[in-house]
Amino acid sequence: MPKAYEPQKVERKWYKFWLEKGYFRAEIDPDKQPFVVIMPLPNVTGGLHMGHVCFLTPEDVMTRWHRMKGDSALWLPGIDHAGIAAQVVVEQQLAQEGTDRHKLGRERFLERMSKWAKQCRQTITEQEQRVGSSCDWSREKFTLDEGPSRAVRTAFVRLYQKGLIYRGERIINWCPRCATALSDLETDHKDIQGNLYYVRYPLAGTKEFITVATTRPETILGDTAVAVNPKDKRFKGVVGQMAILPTVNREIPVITDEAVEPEFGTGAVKITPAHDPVDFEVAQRHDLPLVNILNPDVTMNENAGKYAGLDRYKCREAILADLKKDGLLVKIEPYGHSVGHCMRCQTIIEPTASRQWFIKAEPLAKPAIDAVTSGRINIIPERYTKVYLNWMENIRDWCISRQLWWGHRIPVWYCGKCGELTVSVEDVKKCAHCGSSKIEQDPDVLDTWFSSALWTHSTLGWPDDTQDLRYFYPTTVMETGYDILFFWVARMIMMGLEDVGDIPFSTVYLHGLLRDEKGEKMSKVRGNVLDPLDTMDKYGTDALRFALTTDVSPGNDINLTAARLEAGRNFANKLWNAARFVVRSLETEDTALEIKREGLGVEERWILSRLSRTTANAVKLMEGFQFGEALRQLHDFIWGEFCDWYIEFAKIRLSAGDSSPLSVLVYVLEASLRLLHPFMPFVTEELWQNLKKRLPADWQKTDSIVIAAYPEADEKAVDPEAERIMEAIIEIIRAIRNTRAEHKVESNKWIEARVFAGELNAAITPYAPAIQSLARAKPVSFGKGRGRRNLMKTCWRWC
RNA sequence: GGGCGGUUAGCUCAGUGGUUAGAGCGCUUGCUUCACACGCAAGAGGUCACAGGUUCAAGUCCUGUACCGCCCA
Repeated sequence: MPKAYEPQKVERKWYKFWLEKGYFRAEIDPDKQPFVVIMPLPNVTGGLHMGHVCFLTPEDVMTRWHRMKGDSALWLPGIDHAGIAAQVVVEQQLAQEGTDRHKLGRERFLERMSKWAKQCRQTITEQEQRVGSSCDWSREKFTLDEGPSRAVRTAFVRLYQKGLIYRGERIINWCPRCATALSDLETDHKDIQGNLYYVRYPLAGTKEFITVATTRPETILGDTAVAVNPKDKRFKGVVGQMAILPTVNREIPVITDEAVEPEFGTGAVKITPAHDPVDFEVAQRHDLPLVNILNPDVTMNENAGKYAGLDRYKCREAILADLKKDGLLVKIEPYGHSVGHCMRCQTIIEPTASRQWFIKAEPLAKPAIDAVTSGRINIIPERYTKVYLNWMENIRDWCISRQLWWGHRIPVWYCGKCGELTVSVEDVKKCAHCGSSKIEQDPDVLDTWFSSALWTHSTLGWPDDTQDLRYFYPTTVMETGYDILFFWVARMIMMGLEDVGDIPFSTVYLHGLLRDEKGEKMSKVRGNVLDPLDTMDKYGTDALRFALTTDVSPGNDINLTAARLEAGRNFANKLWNAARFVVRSLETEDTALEIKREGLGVEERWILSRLSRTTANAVKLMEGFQFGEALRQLHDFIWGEFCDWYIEFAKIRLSAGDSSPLSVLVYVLEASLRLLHPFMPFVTEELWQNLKKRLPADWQKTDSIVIAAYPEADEKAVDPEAERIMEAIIEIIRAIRNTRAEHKVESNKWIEARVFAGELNAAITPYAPAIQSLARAKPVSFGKGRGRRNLMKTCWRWC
């Protein structure tokens, strides 16, 4: 065995071995408990980044642990076509080539997208395997695969037939750069320092004015009313009159509506129903017309009269100039307000009335709320339960149509003859209503999260009644970042309940987001991303996994630092060398591996007791999803107790030709490897196999640590007496070493030690040789003392 | 505006009412000790943000304050 662990030399070998043996393939076995994790699907927008490793690690830990426990463990990997995000990437590639998707045409563009997706898919899979992910690759799915696509269409048609999907003109978030509608979740609200413009609208047939305040003066062109609060006495005489829209001279009524806040501006507000969600609702209540003033590229359209063709902000300037000229601009105040930005490209979105497809969310939310409040679904950390419920209880309809090409085409055909819609799972050639073949499919695609919402059941075969679906659904744990609680988790709960009639998973485990040394979110823009492949090359995969697990708690953000990666690498190396020591000690011995309970030394009883307690703790922590704390305890046990003390004690007897510690060394090491395997799969497999080679054939029955049983705590091994004695011995050794250090005794010098251990004297006396050896104290003698307090009293003198 | 989280050693963070609050890194001192310098040994370093309260017992539970961050509107 080399002196240091060399991860590069073993990782690929073992992953290949595991794949060949088929350990990751989940079997349907009625005698076993299924344990199922559906992987959060990486996007086909490039390769893996550290954020992916952030979820791959805990998911692999859980899956490997349950596999070792004997469950039928399924970790199902998937890849997301990632609609808008992926389309943007390829469009950028095209731009570099001097072309664009319109020049290519829809068909050729989609071919290009598919090629790119295939390439990404392969890269992503390879990288996931580098991390050691024990996924069932035979079940891997891509959202645009035939199965998931059919699930998408089936779900759409069913919801449509139930009246839960509708097409309608509503205010949506329009991203002018992406040229598509977005859902509310896909917009970021940012506070922007803008202006509040006070504008006078003349009142028809009078010399009076009503002054309104607005942050977007260009939308004057789309006003269809002026509104005041019904309780606002200031406008009593004005209500019911007609106001004349400046610059376009259109007459609009002055109305009252509860939605108007009297404190805002002058108390009178302009109503632009086609470009503001609140105004839209006001318009609905008062039956006001919609006047859309924008083209899809946010230039002004024909409704803008003389401003038609201007960009939205150019138009703003032009209107302000005209208002000023006409003396209608009363004043301008600086005003901070919140403005929606496209999450993808940060362009300011334009709220616009548009005809889109929507999911009526409230009926779906009700059972989804119940699933969590009833405890059938448990969210970890618990505080996110409230966040989830708050969102669900205030849910709004979900705009699902996107003006993109890459995605699931909306399964709706419009008839050119009778005007009816045909909504169908299968492609259709004729109108279902009049039989005309003059039909055209809706050009739009679905929000990428629509297919994601079905992921827990579409991957298992739904809408078919498959064996997988019956055995593996509901899945066990949904592990993902808290940033997609609404995007994904909430919608999976709604759709799982709707489609399958049962919850999609019983536990939601939310991990934190990755940050760098300075605590900043890792992102390409910031340039602070750590490439997982480089990191694994440098420190080893197990080190990376260690760094992403230890000292991490659920829901809290993770700072990944070089120091932590080094700690992981060092720990793997420590383990390697402990094993190296044990293996080397075995070389000449034919070891009997049965540990006889009688006649064990105190140090053996102690380490076995500590192993038992550590095992119990680790298992309990893992059951509570406390992987960071579990790994920390394993680390501390292996390093601080097994290596620092037990191995050192064992050396004394081994070097004296007594091979009796060997069986315990092997036993504790082997158990430690298994305890650690879910966290650090590569180094543990390598060492376990190394150990296996040197031990009798019947020692461990399995061919790999992957399918070896996870250790269980041996309650009979718990030995408080041995722990007490060992602690005392350790304390004595430390006290002597401390004294040596304080007095700067050279390391090759011996000192005499006199120990006062009170009632423990008798128990400790046999360990005088060990104390001698480990503290370099000779002779060690024992004095009469009273109880533990005198334990530390150690006399010394030069020898 | 509403909600949530954080504030613990020089730094980054664990700590799920119970001895003397821990780890990694960094720091000081000493070690070519026959597994490991990716190491060994010995140390220094804390008003657990602040103010009240509950409890036999509070870093941990409650109330409030300050600062930092996040989410929603």
